[in-house]
Amino acid sequence: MPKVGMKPVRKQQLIDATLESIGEFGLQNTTIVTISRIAGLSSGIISHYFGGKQGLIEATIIHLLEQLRLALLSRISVENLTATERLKIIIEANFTSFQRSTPAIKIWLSFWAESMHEPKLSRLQNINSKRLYSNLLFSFRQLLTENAAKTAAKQTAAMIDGFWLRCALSNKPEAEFKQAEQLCKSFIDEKLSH
Amino acid sequence: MPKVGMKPVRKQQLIDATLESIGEFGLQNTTIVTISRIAGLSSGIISHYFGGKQGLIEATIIHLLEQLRLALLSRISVENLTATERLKIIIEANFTSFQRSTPAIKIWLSFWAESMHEPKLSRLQNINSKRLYSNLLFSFRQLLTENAAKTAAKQTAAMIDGFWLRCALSNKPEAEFKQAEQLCKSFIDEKLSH
Amino acid sequence: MPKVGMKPVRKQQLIDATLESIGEFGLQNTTIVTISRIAGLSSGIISHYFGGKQGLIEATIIHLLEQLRLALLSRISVENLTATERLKIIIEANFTSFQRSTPAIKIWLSFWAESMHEPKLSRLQNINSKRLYSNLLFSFRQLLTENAAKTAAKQTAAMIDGFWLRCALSNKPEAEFKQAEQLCKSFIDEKLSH
Amino acid sequence: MPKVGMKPVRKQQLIDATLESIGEFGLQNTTIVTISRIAGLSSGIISHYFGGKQGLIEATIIHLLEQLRLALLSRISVENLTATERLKIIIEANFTSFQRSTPAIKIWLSFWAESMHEPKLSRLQNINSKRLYSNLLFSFRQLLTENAAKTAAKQTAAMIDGFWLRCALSNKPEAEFKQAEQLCKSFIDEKLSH
DNA sequence: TATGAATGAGTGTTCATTCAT
DNA sequence: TATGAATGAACACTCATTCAT
Repeated sequence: MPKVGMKPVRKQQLIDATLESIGEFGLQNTTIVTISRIAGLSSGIISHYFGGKQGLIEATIIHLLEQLRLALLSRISVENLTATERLKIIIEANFTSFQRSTPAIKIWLSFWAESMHEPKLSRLQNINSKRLYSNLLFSFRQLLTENAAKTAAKQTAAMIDGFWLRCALSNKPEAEFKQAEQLCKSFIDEKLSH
Repeated sequence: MPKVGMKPVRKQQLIDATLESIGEFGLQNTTIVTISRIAGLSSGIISHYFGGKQGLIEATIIHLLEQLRLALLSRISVENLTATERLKIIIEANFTSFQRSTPAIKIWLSFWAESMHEPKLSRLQNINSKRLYSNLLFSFRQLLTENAAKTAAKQTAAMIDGFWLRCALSNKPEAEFKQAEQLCKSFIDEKLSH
Repeated sequence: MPKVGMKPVRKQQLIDATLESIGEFGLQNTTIVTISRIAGLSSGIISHYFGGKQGLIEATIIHLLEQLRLALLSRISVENLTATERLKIIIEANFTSFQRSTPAIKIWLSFWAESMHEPKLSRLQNINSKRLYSNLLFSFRQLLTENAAKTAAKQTAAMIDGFWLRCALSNKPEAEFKQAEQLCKSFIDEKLSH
Repeated sequence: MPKVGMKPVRKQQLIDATLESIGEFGLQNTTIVTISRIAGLSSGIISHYFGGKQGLIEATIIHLLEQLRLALLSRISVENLTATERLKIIIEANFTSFQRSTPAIKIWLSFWAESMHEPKLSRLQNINSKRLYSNLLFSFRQLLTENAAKTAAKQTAAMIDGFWLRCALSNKPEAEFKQAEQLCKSFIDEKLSH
């Protein structure tokens, strides 16, 4: 019994199922069948709503990027934050439990690998990468000279991504992630204490 | 052409072809046919020498890791290096032109993604990750207190990996890599100037 | 052509095609392609319905065994048969035109060869072998002492299988099969006339 | 160091290795590599001496048939045997420990399956089949009328082959083979006691 | 709107054969 | 005489896509 206005519901349903499938089987072993089975829908529906598997994967990555963007937005929209507080919040937004979850880790790593060959994904990746830098730079500028701010922003961005990567690939991610967040914050403190 | 002692020659030939194929098509689109065509050999030879495609991929990754290890080893075996010089050299070894090459980038990214599902690759990844940390820690210990050394080593490792990642994924990797190396070294100077 | 409820239709279609292919090319030279071409379907459908080639072969063997079982069942369900009549009918069921057909012969011979390495097939073979013995024993018991019945049942089972085998492998199977059936029946008459 | 006159030695070596490989892996999983490894020789030697794998398989089958022929010949060449004794000896020759061995069983079953498609093997099979019948007929003729002898020979041949087959495929071949031999002999006694 | 039966190109793997040494 | 490196056709299998319903 076809219902109208199912589009957004179905799309989200399929994106969630994709994340779940990737979390369980990895992107490599995620097929249209594993996704549609998890979603409790037929395999044909994926082509119907996303034009194909690739479309769904891209939508899932966009969802992931969006989550990251919103995580920061919701935290930063609080009023009267000092620049230092903002910097700490940016770090926290990159280490939320969602970003540390197995599906997110697997899809991030696959996303990077894929983005080398998919211009569309590469563009998304670049936007995301620059956003982190811009956000950091915005706050550092209020605390340091222009050149020092740029350097600090680049180093902090690298340290955040680097820690995320090293923790994601480590044996005991949870403990490592926790410490990583602290070490990133310490780095900022050091930078500013000069 | 049945000559004896071809084993190491053919193996290296195939590993080189694998790197080339991954550089051109990506790991996802690298098949036994693309590799064997680049190597100028038949497809059957891969199973003959590596037991299958997966075996060749793993051998290629091990080759990559070994290159990284040797890059450091050859630089560090110079006598009479100060601890600070050693730290700088560790950074340089992670940004050699080989590690910055497109094939290396593509295989590193794919390697990380795959290591989430292949215990064998995961183990290799862990060894590699810890080696960087250990090397950094060894030198920092000669310059800082134990706790400060640990913190510095962890931050530096993250910054190296993070910069490598951000540069690898950027639009203009070459310029970025160059600057990244400098920023890593600056970070060490700052750390030690405290 | 996506109709619902095609499963049993397609499965039978593929089993029939398998028998035809084995009849023409032999099990050894029967591939997924020869089967699917005969069935007028794609090769992928085999994995879809039977999980793979082996699954289809097994299903075909089960079909063969089932045919044998049904051939006896349909003949024996007639009322008021004497024990002697039942014995003759058991023989006839083992020499039906289906069991004497080239595809059936080829698959039986291959089945035996395969059952040495496939536990699943071995089990089926054993069940089938014992069924013939049990059926014979049941009727012989009504005519002979326990020990004599057991001996007769074993000898008759061996003679049936042996004649079937010798006829199947002979130059002119049809004539031989016909005579074989008679000789089996004569054997029973002799046994009972003692 | 090539030696001259190695031909017969190598050929027998390879036939023995083939039997061993089939005994362990089955004909289906017996490759040129498994055979040559067991023989301790290179794979190329097979083509050299037998023209290819098929040639070696055929030679192995001929060896098997020859063993059967010789088993009978050596037993029957004793002087002053009665016709009845000869019949019993024919039975025994078909149930020697060699014929009951796993490699022999596997290769016999495979031989039958293959002979449906290889005219050469089919011819060998026919010769072998007729030899058993002729041998039995020769002795029965001395004890029964022509027609009765023919019937008895055919039935006995079928029973021997049938018992061999049923025993070969059974769960506990050894015990079954032993009883089978007895039941074949009993059959002859019954035949002659009429 | 939603299904899932059916397709078939593409993949990794196996293995008998070849042949320079 | 004997090797074993190398080949490449043949194979079973996977899976994104299509489309009649």
